[in-house]
Amino acid sequence: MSNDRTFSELNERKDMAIQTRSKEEVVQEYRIQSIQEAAMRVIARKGMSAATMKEIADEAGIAKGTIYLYFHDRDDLVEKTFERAISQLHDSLAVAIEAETTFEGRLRSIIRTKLGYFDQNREFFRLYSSLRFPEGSAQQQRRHRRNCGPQYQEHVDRLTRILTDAMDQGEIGRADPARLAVFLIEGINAIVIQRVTEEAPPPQEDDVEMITSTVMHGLAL
Amino acid sequence: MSNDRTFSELNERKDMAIQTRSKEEVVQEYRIQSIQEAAMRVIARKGMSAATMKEIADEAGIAKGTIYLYFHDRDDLVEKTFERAISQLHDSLAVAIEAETTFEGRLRSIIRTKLGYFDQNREFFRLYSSLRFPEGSAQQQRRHRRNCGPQYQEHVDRLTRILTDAMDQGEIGRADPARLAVFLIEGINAIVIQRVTEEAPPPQEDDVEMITSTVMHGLAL
Amino acid sequence: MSNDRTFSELNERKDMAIQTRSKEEVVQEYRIQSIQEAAMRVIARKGMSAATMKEIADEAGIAKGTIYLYFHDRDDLVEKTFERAISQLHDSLAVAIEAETTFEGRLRSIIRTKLGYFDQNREFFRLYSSLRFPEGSAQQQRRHRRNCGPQYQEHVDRLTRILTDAMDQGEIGRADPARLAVFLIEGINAIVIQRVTEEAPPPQEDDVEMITSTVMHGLAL
Amino acid sequence: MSNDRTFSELNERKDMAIQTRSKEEVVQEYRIQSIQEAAMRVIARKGMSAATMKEIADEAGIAKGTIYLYFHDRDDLVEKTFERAISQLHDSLAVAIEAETTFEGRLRSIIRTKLGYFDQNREFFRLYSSLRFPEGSAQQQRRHRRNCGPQYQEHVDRLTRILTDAMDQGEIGRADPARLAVFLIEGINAIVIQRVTEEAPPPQEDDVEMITSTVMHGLAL
DNA sequence: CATGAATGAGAATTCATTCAT
DNA sequence: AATGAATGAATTCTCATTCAT
Repeated sequence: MSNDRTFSELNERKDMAIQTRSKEEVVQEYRIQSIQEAAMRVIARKGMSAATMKEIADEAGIAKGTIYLYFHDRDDLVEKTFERAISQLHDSLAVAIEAETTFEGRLRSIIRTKLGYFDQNREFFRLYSSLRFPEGSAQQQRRHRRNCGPQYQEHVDRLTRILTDAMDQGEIGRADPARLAVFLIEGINAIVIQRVTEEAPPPQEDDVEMITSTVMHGLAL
Repeated sequence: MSNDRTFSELNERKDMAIQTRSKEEVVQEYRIQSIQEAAMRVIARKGMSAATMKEIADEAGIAKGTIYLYFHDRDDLVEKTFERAISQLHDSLAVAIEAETTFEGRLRSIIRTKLGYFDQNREFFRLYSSLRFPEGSAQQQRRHRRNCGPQYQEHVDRLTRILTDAMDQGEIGRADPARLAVFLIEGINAIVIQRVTEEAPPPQEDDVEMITSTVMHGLAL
Repeated sequence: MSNDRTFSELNERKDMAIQTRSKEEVVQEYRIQSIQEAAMRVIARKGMSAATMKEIADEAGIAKGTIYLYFHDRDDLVEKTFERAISQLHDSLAVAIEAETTFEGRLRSIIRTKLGYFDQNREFFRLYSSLRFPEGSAQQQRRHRRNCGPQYQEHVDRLTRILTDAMDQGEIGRADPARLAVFLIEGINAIVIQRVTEEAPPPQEDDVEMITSTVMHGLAL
Repeated sequence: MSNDRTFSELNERKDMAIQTRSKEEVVQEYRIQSIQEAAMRVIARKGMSAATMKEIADEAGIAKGTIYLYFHDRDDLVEKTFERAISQLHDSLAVAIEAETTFEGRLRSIIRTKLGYFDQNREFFRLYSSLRFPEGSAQQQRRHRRNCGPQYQEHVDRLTRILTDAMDQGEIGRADPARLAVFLIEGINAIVIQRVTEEAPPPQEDDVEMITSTVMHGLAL
């Protein structure tokens, strides 16, 4: 029990003096990454509960036991993997939003980024969707929510802020912005999923345009 | 081999002369129902993969072995439970839609029905959401999609038809109705889920109104 | 526990005054018989361990629970069934032997009876063979040996006596008659089994003749 | 899926360069052997159907799960164990037969080998006997016959050839050699079993002599 | 008496986790 | 550090036995 701290935990101390990352640390970082990426692929294929350590290890091309050098246990791996997965997408979204100034531009940019992200990474949507519906024991679910909830919430908050700004600017009408945000996010996700499950999805821009236009101007003539 | 069929299967012969359901059949039907309802609650709590036969049996207040008198195996139980669960909601939706004549009325009715259904049946949304993201082995996923996909698809199709009608009637503008349907369904689901996870959700009508108005007239001023 | 004695046990008191077998007793006797016959067929098909109460009940056309009215438990049924099964064959053998006076005649008669019995009752050989090799827990095996061993032993003893007589009469040479008996019985059984597994076994008399001649005169020229 | 194969299967590649069996392979081979030997002992004690994985594991001094590292499932273990068991005996028999030139010598050698084998390996006869009477579901029985039948058949065939040769050489009289082979094999087995069940069997050579003499010269004076 | 639904102990199998090499 | 064989708790499923109807 004495040396029970994993590399992963050791590595969380990122405030070390610059330039002191030794070769070992780089290797560790690399291992952590490749294990998480393998886990992402397997979870995407099978779902969170059905993904086994063996399959993840095989996918990563390492031995089962090795995973335990970098992650405390299965829950730890899954949890950190989820965190990483959302971070990636949300970072892209943050960049996309920054680049735009109008609400419509930002909305279009968000839609385009999501569609693009999942078009390139078809299996990942499954993992993404399970963020909202954690499986397993009550404890696992609580842990999951505690760890991944914030990420999702941050995403919702960002869109909420964008909506509030737009309302303040008089770009769009007033409504509960948090609720609107959730509605938009999941509506967009639905299209993402639709595209992912289609053999030959229509051009990305068609979907971007349809959603943007519906959201901006409504269906009524 | 001959009587290896479960009651559940035997009971599928619904074409019997009216009024001839013997007491045994009623009891069987009741057992099947209570097992499925227990399964719904457990799946809702834990997710499809993490729900165990033991927990389902305990939830139903019966012995493990009893489940096997009514369902062939775990997959059979889960599958039939899902089918039942969706049927319930979709039947309510069909009724709600029938009662309205305008597009806006129907949309409002759909939203209201869903929100009401899940407000009363909070745990079930989890089960509903896993309809689109089946977990487990590739085979289980295929089976699940084959059995539950049609139900979801029917739901999508119904809304697609409503949208097409409305476009034909000139009530709303033209767009790909199938895509629009998916977008709306999942956007609405998102609000459902939001409400389910909230301690004190706002009045149902507020959400109904917000969604209807956004979808009909858009956000732009 | 008070009325734990089964009919089967009650029925073992066969020394009742003649003519007092009430109708109920006849029915009981009939039930016992038909259950045992069903058990014989199932054990013959599946082997002793793999034969289930359900399958036996189905084969007998009654409910599982009914078996327990006539037999204490599974072991009791199997045991009594075995006893009955051997009795049938051994009774036929006794009759066949009685009818002959020379050793060669008796030997021929034994072989012919066995071949005939199993030709008509193909599946039963399997049950017969498991008499010598009881399966299951040590206790079951002990019980089985205690109950069925005597029957087999009686069979061996009878042939031993026949051999001893023949040796005394100077019909055949001297050798350990008990060992010889076992050798002959199983050699004959082997041909029985051979025939049972053949699509189109040769005429019964050919096998009878071959065995008789080999045993009487040996293979050497 | 790729490495779902058990070691046992992997090890079937016996065509490796000589002397390259690594230590791991030796260890694996050893494990496979000791599991199979444990299985042989348990099956010998309890019979094929009644032998449980737990008891086999305990007998081998390992954990239940370990068996599954070397054998796919219960059927696989039982099947491979049977194959191994018969191979051992039949190899000894082949050697014993080779060493002799006359029919009587070969016959004596076969009898002596069998008696010796089972005298040393008392429990195994039970396993051997179940070769001819596989238990369990129809499928298991079919599988068993497919896998073990050939071994038994080979044994019968070998003796059939020996008999045919002897007939051709004029050593013994003419008769259906295949039938004779079966008769002799099972007659000999019977003595084997007799010895196994006796507290103090007579000297081996007495039984060898009795059988040889009976078979060669018959019982008649 | 007969039934067969219900039970739960027990068997097979899986897989997260540990630990000797 | 890395490995992967070994473990055993947990899970699914079976079936002998009981008991209310």
